[in-house]
Amino acid sequence: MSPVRVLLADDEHLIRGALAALLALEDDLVVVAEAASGPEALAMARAHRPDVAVLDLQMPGADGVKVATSLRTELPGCRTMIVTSHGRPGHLKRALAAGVRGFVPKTVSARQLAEIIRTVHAGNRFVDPELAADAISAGDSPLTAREAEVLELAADGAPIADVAERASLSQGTVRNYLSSAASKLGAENRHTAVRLARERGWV
Amino acid sequence: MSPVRVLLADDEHLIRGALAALLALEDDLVVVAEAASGPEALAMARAHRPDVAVLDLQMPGADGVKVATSLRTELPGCRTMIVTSHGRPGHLKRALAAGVRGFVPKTVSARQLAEIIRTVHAGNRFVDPELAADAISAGDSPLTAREAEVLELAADGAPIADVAERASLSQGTVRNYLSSAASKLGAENRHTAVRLARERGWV
DNA sequence: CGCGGCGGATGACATTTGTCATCGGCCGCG
DNA sequence: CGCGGCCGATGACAAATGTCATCCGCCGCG
Repeated sequence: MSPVRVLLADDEHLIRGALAALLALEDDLVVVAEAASGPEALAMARAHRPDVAVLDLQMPGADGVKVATSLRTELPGCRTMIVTSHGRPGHLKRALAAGVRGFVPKTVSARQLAEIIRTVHAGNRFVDPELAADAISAGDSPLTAREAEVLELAADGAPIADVAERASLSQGTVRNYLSSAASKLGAENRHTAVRLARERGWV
Repeated sequence: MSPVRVLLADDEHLIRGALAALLALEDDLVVVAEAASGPEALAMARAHRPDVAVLDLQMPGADGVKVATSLRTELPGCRTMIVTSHGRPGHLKRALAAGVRGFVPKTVSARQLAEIIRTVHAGNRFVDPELAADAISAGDSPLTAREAEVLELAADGAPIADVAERASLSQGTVRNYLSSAASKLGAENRHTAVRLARERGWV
């Protein structure tokens, strides 16, 4: 049986290289390409057409989920999976919606990762049980589209006037959205609301 | 010549294992212990007395700099170095003050890391040039002790009343400190001030 | 000693913000 | 069609926040 062709994308050279070395020990896996950024991952995927793309969630250029979304249409035969250090519930949801078939934290061992790559390659899915539980208990975002959008624009702590300008909205409207978002999240002000939404992966 | 005994501390199992495997390829290095948290790193160091401790900056329990500080007094013969994904200028300063002899981002390759471990073991220092440049250009924190302290308490976006209570200060005083901190940082409000201070590693 | 800087506080004031009621338009659904 | 929900806005009001001047005590330094 021919080996599974793997694409590895992670911006941390140290980890990527180390990972490649460890996966090379598995004789049914072969790392055919490596990338250090989102766009580079896409380019490498197009060039090498891997069976499985292992993507870090946080990368410069485009994050893992964005890359997975593009790959889904460009290379339908390529399975994608996400590896991440900070597993937030919302990210898992977004990833699954993007057609990602595996979602694991970096706390797994290399052997486990290899096994999961095989699982994904076989067409099955794998999601870290802990993350899955978090995602289920966290539930869906109660925020409407605009609420989330405005909250994101306010994420850097900018005054409402700035946010309103960037959103092309009235200041009053922005305040209303932020107020309702904060109350939905149980926050006392928009800043803690931003933090809470971040923790749940809703922004 | 006897090999360099290395302690590896990183909470991400995947990376730690991969790193251990890669370092094992260097025949003058031997990983004698691994740890997944700050306290565990200390315990392992006491038990195995490594020559060099390679510490991740962000770990549960106690961060890399705290561990390095403890090691400095407990095991003076053990050189310490920090490996990190997000290299912020202030962290570098704190690390050097704690007696850390190496500070590198995770974007280096395994070969480079091995070389740096040797450098550190030989008693020399190594700091990533890019990070060093950032640290120098960022300069020292303009904040007074209390300003930084109050800013940290306000970091979660809590209202001033809460911060004042936690700091055992008057609300007016808290507002004054936050105001002066924000103006020193060139921020329009305390929330962006917090963000800026974070980016520079001053909190 | 005198000066300056910091910690801590108060009061007054302007500004920003949060909150609420209300309005209109649009769209989907029973 | 009528209802409800979301989007967008306005106005008014209360509360939180930012800003400034001023005060006191302490400590280090020339």
